[in-house]
Amino acid sequence: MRPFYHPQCEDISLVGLLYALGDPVRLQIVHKLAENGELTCSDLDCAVAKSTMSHHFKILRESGLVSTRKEGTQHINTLRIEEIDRLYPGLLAVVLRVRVTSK
Amino acid sequence: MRPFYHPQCEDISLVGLLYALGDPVRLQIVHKLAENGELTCSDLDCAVAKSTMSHHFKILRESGLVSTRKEGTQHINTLRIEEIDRLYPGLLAVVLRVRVTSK
DNA sequence: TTAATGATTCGAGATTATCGAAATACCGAA
DNA sequence: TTCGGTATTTCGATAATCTCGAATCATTAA
Repeated sequence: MRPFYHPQCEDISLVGLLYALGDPVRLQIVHKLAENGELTCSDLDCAVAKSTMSHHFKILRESGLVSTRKEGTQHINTLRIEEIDRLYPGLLAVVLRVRVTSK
Repeated sequence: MRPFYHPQCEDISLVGLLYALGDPVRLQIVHKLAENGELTCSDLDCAVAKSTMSHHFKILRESGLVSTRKEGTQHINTLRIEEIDRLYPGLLAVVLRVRVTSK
């Protein structure tokens, strides 16, 4: 399995973040990450296949929004809050202010 | 030609706005709209086909970000700043704070 | 009416998303 | 060490979306 790619701050673009956030499943993931601090793929029971969830986490990770570390058999995801707040202050505040419906 | 669809405020979703903003061409359009107040399709010389620009404006319009009115032979686009600011305060500020490169 | 301009719509090819199945990685028990 | 079991990714195929050029529509001017 290939190692995860996590972009450095200078490679985190606004349009990439907006793209990553512009999907209902991924936006919900970001909300739950903000609530819970960290999550594994299987912590959220979305109505999508596991392989699709893996794909969503990959997009979140490669946009710079999410950091993934391996811990035993599971992958733990966290929001890169400090970095995103420093790069694009207010973005996460706006996104997290609005509650996401289950749909 | 079909009339334009402009969603009402209650139908403007955050994820829809983020999706619309998550494309480099559309983000650039939004920036130029914020600078100039209003624009036609042909005011911006992007490196994409006219039909693609029309498609981008449609997505911006149907997300609720942009309002389009016909004036003679051309279509004039404006940002729905007041409504977006009221619905999702801070969103446009964050997006417009960052300058978009020509790419 | 005809031509010219600005923009949308159509149809085809290219990119991207989603799914289920198979493969990978890790842990614990036999 | 080997065998399951769990968590996640990767693969291959189908479906949806994006992009382009050509054709069409709407408007104005000659």
